[in-house]
Amino acid sequence: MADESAHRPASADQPALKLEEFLPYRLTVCASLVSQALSRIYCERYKIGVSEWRVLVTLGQFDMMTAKGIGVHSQMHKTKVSRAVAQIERRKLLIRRANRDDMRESFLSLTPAGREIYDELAPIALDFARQLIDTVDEADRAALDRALKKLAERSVQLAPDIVNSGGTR
Amino acid sequence: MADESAHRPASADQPALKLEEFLPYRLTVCASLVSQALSRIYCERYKIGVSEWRVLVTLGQFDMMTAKGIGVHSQMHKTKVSRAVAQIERRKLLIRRANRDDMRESFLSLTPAGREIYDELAPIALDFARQLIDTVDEADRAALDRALKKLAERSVQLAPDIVNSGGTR
DNA sequence: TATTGTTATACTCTATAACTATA
DNA sequence: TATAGTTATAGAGTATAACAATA
Repeated sequence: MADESAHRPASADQPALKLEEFLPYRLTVCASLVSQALSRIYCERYKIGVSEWRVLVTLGQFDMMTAKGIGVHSQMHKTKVSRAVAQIERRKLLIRRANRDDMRESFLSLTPAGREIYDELAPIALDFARQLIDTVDEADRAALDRALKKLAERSVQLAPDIVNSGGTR
Repeated sequence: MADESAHRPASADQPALKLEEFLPYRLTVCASLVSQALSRIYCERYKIGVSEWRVLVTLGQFDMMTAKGIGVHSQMHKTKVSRAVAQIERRKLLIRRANRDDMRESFLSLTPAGREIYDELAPIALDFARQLIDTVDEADRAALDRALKKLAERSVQLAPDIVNSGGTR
């Protein structure tokens, strides 16, 4: 019987919806800010987009991988991977080598030039992430880690058929 | 002198860059999954996009506001607000009332029909957020809250001129 | 028939600037 | 001159489907 206002009946057990406290909104804003700040580093310096960045990092991490493998690991649709790979190949940062056991796919890996850029970029990216996480209280870091895992997991449960496009399909 | 491999010199104090552990990547993937799962609810049911959703929620929260105010509160660029407002107005979910003290702007508010949709949507959205946060250990929730604040803050410091477009400019 | 990868296409979003009208 | 808001436009990114080659 203690309505807060006439037009917004927000029942006793239901708190009001405040955008600035709404978790999906906060996650989006936070991720967007972080992502923008990071792309400053690689976009301006190496003229690559998010997809190319992910291909580069995945190949730097695994040395040799198929396009499909890159897609799975970096949560990107095969068409996006295909185009990103093509772009990076044009710039001679990666090479393809046929897989004789399955001629549909090929193994991709960084060229020395690609490896050079990766070796230059990786420490900068790690440093960026370090600067971010350093502002989070040390006691909170593991909690953040767990929370991100749970939230992603739960979203998929709540909408089972969503495409896990990782924001860059 | 204990290199892990010949080609990836990952110096002793610098851990390797793993995409799946890289915070900006994880944030993007998580936010994208959450966002997609949520839009299932309002996109399919009410045929509105993220910007329209934010306008609706902001007006539901504040009753009356200018376009500029909506932009500030929901982190959207004025052009995006303008178009979202126009779309929602076309559907007669909001009305404009001139501000006689400053004829450049006008006060926006929900019509009864708009309020009806809001009253229907808000509890669903809150319930969605509840279902998400419920999977996060209770002890971790405050930490997540603090972490998101710090991360957003730090990103802006690291790239001072980024536009806080909240993922939907 | 199914899978890997590419290409085409239509569509939506995004960024920017230019503009109107008010102040 | 500056601000609120609108409109135009070019470019980027997106989803889908269709396709070729191989399995």
